Amino acid sequence: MVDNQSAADILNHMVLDRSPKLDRVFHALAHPARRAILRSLADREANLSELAAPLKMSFPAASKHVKVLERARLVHRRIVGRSHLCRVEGKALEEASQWLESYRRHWERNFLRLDALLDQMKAQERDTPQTPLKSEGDS
Amino acid sequence: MVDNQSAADILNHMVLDRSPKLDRVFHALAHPARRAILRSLADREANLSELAAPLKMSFPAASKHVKVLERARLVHRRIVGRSHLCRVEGKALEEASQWLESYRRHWERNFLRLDALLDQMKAQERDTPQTPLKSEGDS
DNA sequence: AAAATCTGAAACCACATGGTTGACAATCAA
DNA sequence: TTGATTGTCAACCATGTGGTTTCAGATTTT
Repeated sequence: MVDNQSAADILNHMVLDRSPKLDRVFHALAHPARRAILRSLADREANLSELAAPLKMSFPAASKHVKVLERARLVHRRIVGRSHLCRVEGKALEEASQWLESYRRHWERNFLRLDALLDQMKAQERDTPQTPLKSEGDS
Repeated sequence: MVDNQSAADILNHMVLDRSPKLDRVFHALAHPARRAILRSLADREANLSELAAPLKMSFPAASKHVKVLERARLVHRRIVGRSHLCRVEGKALEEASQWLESYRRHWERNFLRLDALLDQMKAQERDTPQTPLKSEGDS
């Protein structure tokens, strides 16, 4: 059941941090028009016309942006009559937020640790100035 | 000083939620290879070769990905000798995380409010099924 | 029934993105 | 000096993205 190809796929998957879900969410958030749409939907449902109106682009363009948000599961569409009502879907956003927050916290801990380490190294250098401590002259 | 063009630009800016910084950060996070690079840099500094090694792509391709992370201010590069040492830069990440978290919290509050509202509507609809309620609060 | 409205789909275009290869510069090690 | 390591740059290519216009379908309104 596990041939070479799929084994390579698994490795690739692991090392490459593949997550099509995160791909789609972050890509969706990377465009100002789509963030504007999310902002429009922050408080109330809205149909496509209402969403497209403030955007300075054609209707089909705005519609495509909404589709991108839908693919990322950031927006859900409910068709009632000829009106397509959109609302925010929180789950995907929460996952992206968790990914970001976990990394941020990890790096924050590291920064604290590194700062302490650097302080320690500087203090030690004042005592025994032997090794020139190469990381001093960065930007 | 404020002609029509720049006034339109300002409006566009406001309604479109423009933030090239967020554009760059989210776009940088939207590719699995770049998230993998960030993961490699989670604990230690690394030079480009070390970053490129686990990625299944050519060296220049990996180098481009690092450049994207640099443009987004997610990674900082320090050149020592022929080695380009990269480390994570926390500030841009923190801003993106704050943006996401603020929206997530806002929507979370709204979901609670909406859930209550929907329950209320369902109960009311069982009593008097009249209008399907298109959008009560139109701007 | 007829007209207006809301939306989707398709065709098209300009440009960005993600990948390759090959040549080249700089640095370190022998 | 020779050679290996590290990384950049330019050219090129395939595909994706973001925008337009045009046409057609479904739905509401008159």
